[in-house]
Amino acid sequence: MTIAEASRKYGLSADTLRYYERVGIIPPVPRTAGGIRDYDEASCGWIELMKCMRAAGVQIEALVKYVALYQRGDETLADRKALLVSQREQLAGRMAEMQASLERLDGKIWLYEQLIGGETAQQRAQEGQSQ
Amino acid sequence: MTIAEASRKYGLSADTLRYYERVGIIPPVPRTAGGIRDYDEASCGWIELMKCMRAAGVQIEALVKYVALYQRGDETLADRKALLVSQREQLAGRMAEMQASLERLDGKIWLYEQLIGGETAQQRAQEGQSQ
DNA sequence: TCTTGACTTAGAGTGCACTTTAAGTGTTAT
DNA sequence: ATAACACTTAAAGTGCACTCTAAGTCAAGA
Repeated sequence: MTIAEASRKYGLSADTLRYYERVGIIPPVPRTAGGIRDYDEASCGWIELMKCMRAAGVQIEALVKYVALYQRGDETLADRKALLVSQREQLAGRMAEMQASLERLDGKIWLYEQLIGGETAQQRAQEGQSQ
Repeated sequence: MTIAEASRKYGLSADTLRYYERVGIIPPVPRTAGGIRDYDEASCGWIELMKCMRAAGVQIEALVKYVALYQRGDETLADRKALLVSQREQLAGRMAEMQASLERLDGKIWLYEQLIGGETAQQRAQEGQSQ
């Protein structure tokens, strides 16, 4: 699979795929005799994993560490697990924060629904909320 | 309340508070006779709201628009609500993506738990997953 | 054979959200 | 009165994660 095909398949630009490989969050991709990238299943798996982790806000640096550990082999299993657990916790924390914000947004939207369709200055004052 | 006090209270640097005011996601803060910021309850409310929205990943640009609409008064209620609804949807989308990543992380962590404490190459192969 | 288009690299540029710097003014404590 | 510190502004700098550019190579079709 060429870089253009992988790009289409995963919705990441060819630039981004080369960047991911260069920084090391995708291990070296096999090449054709001419030196052109030829993405195989393993490489595609890495792309998908990294797309997923990046979408969740996991930093490139953490992913670089994970891939480096992975490439060192089985002796790094415990370290890799610890890294994932740490990232999982950070992710859960961000999600909790976002949940609070979501609820706050919902509250404000509800308030706007009350205000629209017959709002008066008095009514707004009664609601006891501004912003 | 001075900028230093507000900074401590909300865990945002004085620089960030000034930046927020400059770009317009916090309306002009009242000043003392000497021109020094004197954060009142309304300003504090804005700080808290913006801290919350930024933590959820809402872009500065959207918040600038919201505050601008707010300052134009009651005629912008519908527009403000629409803006909030749009941001709410984007936030919910990001959270769904993150939930998927969280589940994927949990799956990998579970796998590492199986592998650690008696792993062999055969066992890893049987798990049918790499990375 | 020639052009088109996909690929390569190293390195520079971009956008976002701060963050720091420089130069200066005002306030508080001894 | 003077030091130390908090404040002001405009503008430059930073860090992250891409994103683009320039210069060049290579394979396939007219």
